Amino acid sequence: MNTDNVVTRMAPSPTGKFHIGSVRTTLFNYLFARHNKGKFIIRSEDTDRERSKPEYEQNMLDSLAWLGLEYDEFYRQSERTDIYSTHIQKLIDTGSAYEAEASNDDTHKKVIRFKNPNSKITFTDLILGDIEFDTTELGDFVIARTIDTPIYHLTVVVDDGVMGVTHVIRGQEHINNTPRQILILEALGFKRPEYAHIPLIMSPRGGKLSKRDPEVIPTLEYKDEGILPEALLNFMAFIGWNPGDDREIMSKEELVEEFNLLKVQKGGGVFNIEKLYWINKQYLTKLSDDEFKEYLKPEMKTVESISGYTEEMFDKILPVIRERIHAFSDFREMIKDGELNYYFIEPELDSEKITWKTSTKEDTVRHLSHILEMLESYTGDWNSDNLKTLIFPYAEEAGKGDVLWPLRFSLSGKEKSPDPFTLLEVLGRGIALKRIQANVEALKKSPI
RNA sequence: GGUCCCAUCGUCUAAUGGUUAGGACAUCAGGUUUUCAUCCUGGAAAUCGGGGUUCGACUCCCCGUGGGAUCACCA
Repeated sequence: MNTDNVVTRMAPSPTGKFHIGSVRTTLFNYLFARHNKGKFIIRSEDTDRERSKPEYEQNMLDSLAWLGLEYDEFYRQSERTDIYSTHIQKLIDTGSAYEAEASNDDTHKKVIRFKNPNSKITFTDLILGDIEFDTTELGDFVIARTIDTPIYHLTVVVDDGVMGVTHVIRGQEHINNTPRQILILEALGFKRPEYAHIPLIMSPRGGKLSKRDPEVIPTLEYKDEGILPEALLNFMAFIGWNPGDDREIMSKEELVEEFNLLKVQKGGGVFNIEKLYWINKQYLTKLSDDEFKEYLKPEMKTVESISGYTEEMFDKILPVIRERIHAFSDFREMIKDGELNYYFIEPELDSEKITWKTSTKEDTVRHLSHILEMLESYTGDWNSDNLKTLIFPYAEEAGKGDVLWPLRFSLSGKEKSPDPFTLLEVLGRGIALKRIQANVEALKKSPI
């Protein structure tokens, strides 16, 4: 493999929102170019006037900007018609192409076909190895509708040739297109680039990942989901590639440094969304508190509308939140399930659930009253460590579940919540004591 | 169906002829402040099948089988 003056390109057609599969192809092209200090080109293949839309092109650009995959040059095929015409004419002049009657369809009277020499084409794929095709069955395939309306195979070959693309890195679904393109390229006298057909991303349900799969949401919707760009890049890079050691978390810079096209997997890889969320969690953990608050911003409106909300309290529970979320969906769920409410407003009393399964109501009243006394006479620093030291010996003696569950429940009113000591600290002395007191009172009055 | 590609735990993968086949996600069990989450420890879990080559095969060759891609005047 030659790695001098590397030029790679990503050539998407703007006929839909930029999705995850394209991200991976872009990433591999980007990584290979940057690793070799080469050039990375984006080429919008918008020759299909019917299906191409400017907003899709913009969506692609926005996606790349979000991901931080910067490119060196940008081209739009719809603006390069003259270049294609010149080359088509050249093919006609040299007898490599000819105008022919349309075969079955009569929407156009004539088309331009490539004169197939019916040769065998062999090429060495950087990932797959030697591949041989007999081009006879391809026939004289169409390369343009008219001299001004070229078709995919022609534009790709001309652009790659003119732009000096040295390495064509694309999905394996393009393998069958390669011999056709080599035929045109040879007729035009371009230097043959090196090919690297990267494995497809597969659906967990079988087959290649398609629009039908729930994983295939437009790239920017992952942003809306609270996936960090570095996490998505990290995850995508690891489908079909790995650094060869046990590292799982790698920054974009590290990926650039380590990326090796020759080590890319041959077989397709399944998109495992669970792992994406796990990786995202790892990146979330690295954020500073300020960065994390910034990250949470899109969801903060709902949080701020919780009755009793104060920023002061929110800052206190930030560590609790940080521990619990992998992406926005977790945060939204916390909000929806009321897991934030009890920090700001008193929970409803529930004298049924407050008693641990091995206890009686009387036990609970006794334990809670005892803790209340301990806390009331406690004058030290009100933090979870100290409070644990204060209460834990009693809990161990009387039964951890029997004591700790009611304590925690009286503070949060929830079956799921952080541990009692954290709750005591976060809520503060005044509120905590008031809640425990209220529960003791209620229990005493309740029947059974 | 033709052509082409691929094949290690459920998933992503490591092991460039010699390893008790390693790691991560997920899963299960135990522990941490008997809940939830986080974290820690441990377990279960794979070389598709059959032939070769070789002292020795996940690794090389052949044949099956399975999976996938592609067969447009779309890209």
